[in-house]
Amino acid sequence: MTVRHDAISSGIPVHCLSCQARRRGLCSALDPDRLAKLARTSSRHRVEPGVELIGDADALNSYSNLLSGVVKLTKSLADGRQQIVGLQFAPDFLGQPFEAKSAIRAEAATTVSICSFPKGAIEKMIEQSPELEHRLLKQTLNELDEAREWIVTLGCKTAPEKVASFLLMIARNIDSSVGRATRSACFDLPLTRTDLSDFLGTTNETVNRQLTRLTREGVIRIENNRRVTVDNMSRLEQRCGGRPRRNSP
Amino acid sequence: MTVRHDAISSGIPVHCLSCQARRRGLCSALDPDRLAKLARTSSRHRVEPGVELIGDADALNSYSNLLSGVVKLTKSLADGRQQIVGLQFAPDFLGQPFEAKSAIRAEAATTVSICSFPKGAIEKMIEQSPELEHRLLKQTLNELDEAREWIVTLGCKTAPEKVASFLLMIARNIDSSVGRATRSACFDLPLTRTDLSDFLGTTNETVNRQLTRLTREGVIRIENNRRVTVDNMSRLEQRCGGRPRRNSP
DNA sequence: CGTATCTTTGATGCATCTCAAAAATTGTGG
DNA sequence: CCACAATTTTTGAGATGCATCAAAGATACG
Repeated sequence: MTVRHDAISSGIPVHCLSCQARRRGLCSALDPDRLAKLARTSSRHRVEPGVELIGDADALNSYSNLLSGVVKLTKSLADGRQQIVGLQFAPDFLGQPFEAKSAIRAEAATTVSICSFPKGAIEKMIEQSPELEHRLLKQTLNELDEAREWIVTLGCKTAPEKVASFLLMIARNIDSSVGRATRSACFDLPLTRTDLSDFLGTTNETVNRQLTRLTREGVIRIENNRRVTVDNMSRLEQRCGGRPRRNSP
Repeated sequence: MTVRHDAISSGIPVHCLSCQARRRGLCSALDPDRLAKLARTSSRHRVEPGVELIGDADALNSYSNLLSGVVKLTKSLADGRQQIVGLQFAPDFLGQPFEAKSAIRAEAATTVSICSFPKGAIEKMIEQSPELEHRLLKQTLNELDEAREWIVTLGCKTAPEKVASFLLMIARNIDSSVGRATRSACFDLPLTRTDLSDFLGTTNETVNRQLTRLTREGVIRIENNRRVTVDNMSRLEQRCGGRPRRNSP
């Protein structure tokens, strides 16, 4: 009771008190009033790996905040080839604001928990508060930046460099202890080898060979096929490509 | 006089009367008052191919509308490999709204004309009118969509498919007569073969071989190394990949 | 405990890169 | 307008990184 009362007096809904999205996500753009209003329409869900969150199947009627886990965004060609075009981590916002024209599919890569809102509620709130749209613009610019970074990886880098770049990217997004100057990292791969190859534009065999190579050379350790430890981050960074070669002009 | 008077009475600045950006670009989000205010701070420029518009060199202090020509956005690795991560066409808005963290370079690919504004003027106007930010969000979502489309091309497609996809994309953006169901198109390539390879993640030799192949097979014609004619668009589309193969299950 | 899925490893082939040099185009100054 | 240099495009021959195919371990799952 006391707790609840405190929560109300501070103006922040109970569910939101310890929520990432409130601190660093979309909800950080809302004042307590609006937050409370929105929270009343929200519901939390747990989603198992492989389940589709946004897709061609159903015209989605809700938006969500991603609270934990990893979501993969994929596109595919009519003949079956597919490509992962992005990954989302907490506290990203999920959902196509104004119906992107092109088809995209969002699927839980790991077990995921989300906080969902009816589409209308969000849209109405966006109209009312420019803050929210501003926050959305910022996330979109960020995603654009990441997409372009990945274009560089796909277009310029070799298979070994691609795999190293992926590990580094994951380490930075998943192991929350990884700051700028961290030496080591440890995390569970959110993707299977095949997913990885769909992300890197190669094959699962190639991905695997590069992973075993990195292991053999002591850059990473892998346990249970999933858990990855990077003892020395800078050695991993060196393998991401881009270092000017010693024997260059 | 009469003309000018008409322009004023309709509330639209003379410079803007026939401007693409006013009709379909960022300025379409402005009411006549604000448009007039912004127009007073604007200046038009002509930029020659190869000139840097946004870069690591100088911290840019202006934003622009692209009125004609093509701008290429590039990123590069420290060892010199580079990748074109996007192209911009009229009436796109040029400039990083909130300082993307990662370095990007914008360079005129063709002769370009732009309408520039002091950074401060735009930023102030964005604060005041949500419309403008909304328009910006829409463009950004669009660019994100295109970036992801290109990720698919880079990650999934073969060299022949990449080249065909590029030609199709250019045809749709440059030849304004190309609608949904147009049969033919004609345009000047805005990029050199090497630029093209930096865009497609291949080499200029490979790009060239695919272009000559398309020519040999009658899908396109090339004059003066630059001017491309596509007589039958659907034949080009067939080469972009994704068609399910006849002999598939 | 057996079936399905995922991962690992090996052998082979091909698409594309690399290197090299000729041909075409563009730009420059006399 | 022409000769010359610089750049871009085109073509060829050879090397190679990665895909493909195949099959044997692991691991998850009912």
